[in-house]
Amino acid sequence: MASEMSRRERPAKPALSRGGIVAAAVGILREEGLRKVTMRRLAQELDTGAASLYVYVRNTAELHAAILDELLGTIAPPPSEGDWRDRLERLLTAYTSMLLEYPGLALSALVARPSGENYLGLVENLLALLAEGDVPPEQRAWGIDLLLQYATTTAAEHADEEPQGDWDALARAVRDADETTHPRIAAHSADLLTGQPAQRMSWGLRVLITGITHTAVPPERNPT
Amino acid sequence: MASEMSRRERPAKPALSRGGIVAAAVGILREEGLRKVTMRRLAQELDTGAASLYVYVRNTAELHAAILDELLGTIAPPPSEGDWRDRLERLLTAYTSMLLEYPGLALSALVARPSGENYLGLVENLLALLAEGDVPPEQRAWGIDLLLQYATTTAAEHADEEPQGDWDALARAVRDADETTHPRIAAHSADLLTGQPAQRMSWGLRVLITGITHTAVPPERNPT
DNA sequence: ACCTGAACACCGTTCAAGT
DNA sequence: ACCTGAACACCGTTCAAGT
Repeated sequence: MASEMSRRERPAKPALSRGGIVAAAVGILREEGLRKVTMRRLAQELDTGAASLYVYVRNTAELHAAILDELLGTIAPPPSEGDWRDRLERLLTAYTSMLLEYPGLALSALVARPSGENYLGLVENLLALLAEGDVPPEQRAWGIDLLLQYATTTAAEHADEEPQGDWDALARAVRDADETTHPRIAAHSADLLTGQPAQRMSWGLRVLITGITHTAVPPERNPT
Repeated sequence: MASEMSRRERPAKPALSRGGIVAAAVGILREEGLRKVTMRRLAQELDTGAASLYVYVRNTAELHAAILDELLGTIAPPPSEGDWRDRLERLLTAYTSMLLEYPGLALSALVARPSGENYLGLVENLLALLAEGDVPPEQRAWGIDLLLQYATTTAAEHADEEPQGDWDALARAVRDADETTHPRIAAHSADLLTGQPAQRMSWGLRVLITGITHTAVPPERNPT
């Protein structure tokens, strides 16, 4: 009986599967950041060799895309009451917050566009909100691209692992800007450096919503 | 004499310097993309060992930032005639085009904010253009951040080394969207997929300019 | 101060061989 | 079909030793 229990206590080698691989990858991502989600590290976690993973995943890029797709399923559903602008802002903020929880993920989200069910769901919700605001159809389609791009990039910028050095250098450069060679920077130095991330993001989203609402797309739109 | 010539034909080892290192890095970037700009590859090009480079450059991230700073100096100066909106659009498009010439650079530009002379010059020019459009000062400062972020991200998205797979998958998913579960996507599928990159970018910039012009920043802007 | 070789601790991906 | 070990061709960074 004891031996039967110990046989079952920890299944020594659960069979590999795409789902299991992605789940393990999310685990490493959460604990150690995307940079550590490597084929070798993942294989180690799954008690196998890196080569075995290639049965389920084409390459590292596809693995990262699968992770993103998975996590898109965890973002809170859009609120159903309130002004459409506020709800749009809240949905995109939830998306950005999710990306910020996983160091490094946002940067990969910028390149590896997902195409899974959860991504489509997000696009669907965004289109519905813009429709509610009576934004013309063509502007809705191009607009959500802009909104998602902005939300993703904002997360990517804040997801830098050690942003200290870069930012300090930039802040110093702006503060010390020569009044004669860079008069505008000198005059604006305060505003260039102020604003909490959340304030900036909220303003950015309102800028986009206003712009999308008021800017017509070109009449001839050739296919890509 | 022949021996003297051959001694001089190719200076076997020019002394290392930060400038020489960055110049060689730009060469590799241009030929082979940023991914190949590694300490080891660069050392090989300079006929030395990778360890020697650490005298002039703190790490790979700083090297990439230095490259970007350098290339910012090559973008065309802003045109001095025409509507301020058009000139703004042209300056930002020149910036994006420069990033697109160097595969991989845009992605690093998103994270490694430069702080060199050329970056400050670009910011100065952007501030001047928004001032010409009578955009209120606080909106100018926050606005250029949005504009640069958009121009950089747009380049990063198009700089993917093999975007084929991802994009095809997304296009298929959008076209095949189920009309009952994703009615908005089904209805908008044409507009979601059309538009040449240049058209989209131009529209995006106009959206931002319009939005920045019409959206006030919050009255209390706490420091970061 | 600058430069070097060697070492440490990693990578992605492929492939022949096994089951 | 799936899994494996080993190999190939790389990485960034540190450090003791030399000049």
